[in-house]
Amino acid sequence: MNEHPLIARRSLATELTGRLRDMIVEGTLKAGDKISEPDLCDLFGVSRTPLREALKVLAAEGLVDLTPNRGGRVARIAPEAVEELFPIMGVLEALAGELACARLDADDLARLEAMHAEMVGHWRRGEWVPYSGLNRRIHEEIFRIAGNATLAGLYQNLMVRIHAVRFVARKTPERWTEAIEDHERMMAALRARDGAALSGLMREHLRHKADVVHEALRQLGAPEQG
Amino acid sequence: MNEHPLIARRSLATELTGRLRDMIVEGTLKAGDKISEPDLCDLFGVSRTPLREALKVLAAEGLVDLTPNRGGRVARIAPEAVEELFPIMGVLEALAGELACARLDADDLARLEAMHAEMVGHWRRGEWVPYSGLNRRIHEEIFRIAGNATLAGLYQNLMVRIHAVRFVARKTPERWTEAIEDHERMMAALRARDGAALSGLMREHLRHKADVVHEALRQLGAPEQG
DNA sequence: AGAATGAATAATGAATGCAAAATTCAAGTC
DNA sequence: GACTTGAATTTTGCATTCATTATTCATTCT
Repeated sequence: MNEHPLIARRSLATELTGRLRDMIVEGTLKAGDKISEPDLCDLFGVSRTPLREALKVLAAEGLVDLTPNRGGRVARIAPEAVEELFPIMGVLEALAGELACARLDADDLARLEAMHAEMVGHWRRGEWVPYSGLNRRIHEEIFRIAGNATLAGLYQNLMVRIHAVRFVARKTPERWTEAIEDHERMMAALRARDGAALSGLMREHLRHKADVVHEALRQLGAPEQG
Repeated sequence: MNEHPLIARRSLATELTGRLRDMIVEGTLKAGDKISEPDLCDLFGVSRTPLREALKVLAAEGLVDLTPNRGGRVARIAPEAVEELFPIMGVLEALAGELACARLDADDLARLEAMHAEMVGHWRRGEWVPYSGLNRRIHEEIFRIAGNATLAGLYQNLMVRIHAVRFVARKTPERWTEAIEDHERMMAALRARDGAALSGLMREHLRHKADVVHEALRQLGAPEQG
């Protein structure tokens, strides 16, 4: 019955939370940047009240560091934090794979096969950007199939926290091939509806991803102060 | 050098976030309760600005539902949400067990043995409250030994979300025995430093816990409106 | 009487104002 | 010349104020 999708009114604070999160994830606001309330108020044409509410939320999400009486900075991702995050994301992906296997239907599999094939194509042609996009979408699709919104949300939140490493984590050709092989094996497990296998593979896949990021971060050294 | 533990000044908003979270977890604010900003301002003697910042954070944590222009309510835990949360908590506990096994030293094991023995004592004497406390502390100790602060924080957050079920989830004697048996097996795995085994056991333990809660929730029916 | 309408009241969303704290920067000291 | 000291400025934290939206309640109409 409810065809009319009830008018979504958002508060300024909610709107700002989303906008700022995007700016951080997309790199408009870089890790370590000072967050100037007056400047952002000017930028968005709002007062400090809703802006501060948004910052508090982002701080709770771990995207912003707020120090009392000293204002905020975009959270800087420390190598240690990456080392802590990836094992967690590994088990969450593993769980998603397990659940997805149990609920997978023919349509789901067909869609994943298509996305996978397209992604492999991009890999063959060395097209990094579309490859990355498809890769992300495949993982999102698995979470969708898993049918656990809380799990998906949690994963999304952790994913956002490591936004900063997106830019450093350019794969070497060997690592890229490794990732493709991981995905091939994952597809095989999906076709076989082998939840335990997929679970293990996804965890391993994340472990590889962690290695890539970790190498990149170590290579950069520890950029302590911006 | 930094022996002096730098003076912790907290903002009112931060303070309020903690207080309100406690009130929700402890049941002073019950699931479904309307949150009146004026009343809470009176109660704490603060203005609405920091209170609203705190509410926004709690909303982000999933403890409070905020509806634009209509104020907030303490989040009500739906059986479906429990069904979504427990598998997640299961894999997080499993990971904690695995990590803890790898880092466990003699002191850690001794401490866990002592806590376990004390908990079993409470079980034998049917002392539910101290049993529960010790049970919680054992799980916390495993997370501490695991040495992954992000993991511990995440688990804590999920734990808080299911605050409401704490009160409904009184175990039957059979379930209680089952829980003790789970813990016995977990201790055995710890002594053997068998991370894989502990991991599996902890996940199963959480599955049992989920069963208990789920039975209780279904029994209560779905209290839709407060 | 029961539903519907509209005024009165209360709550929320956001801007402004103000005091306290931090930062900046210039002057002074060693 | 580098380090300290302290005033001027900026920024932050919080209270207050104002506008908008909900809610309540009395009144009217069927």
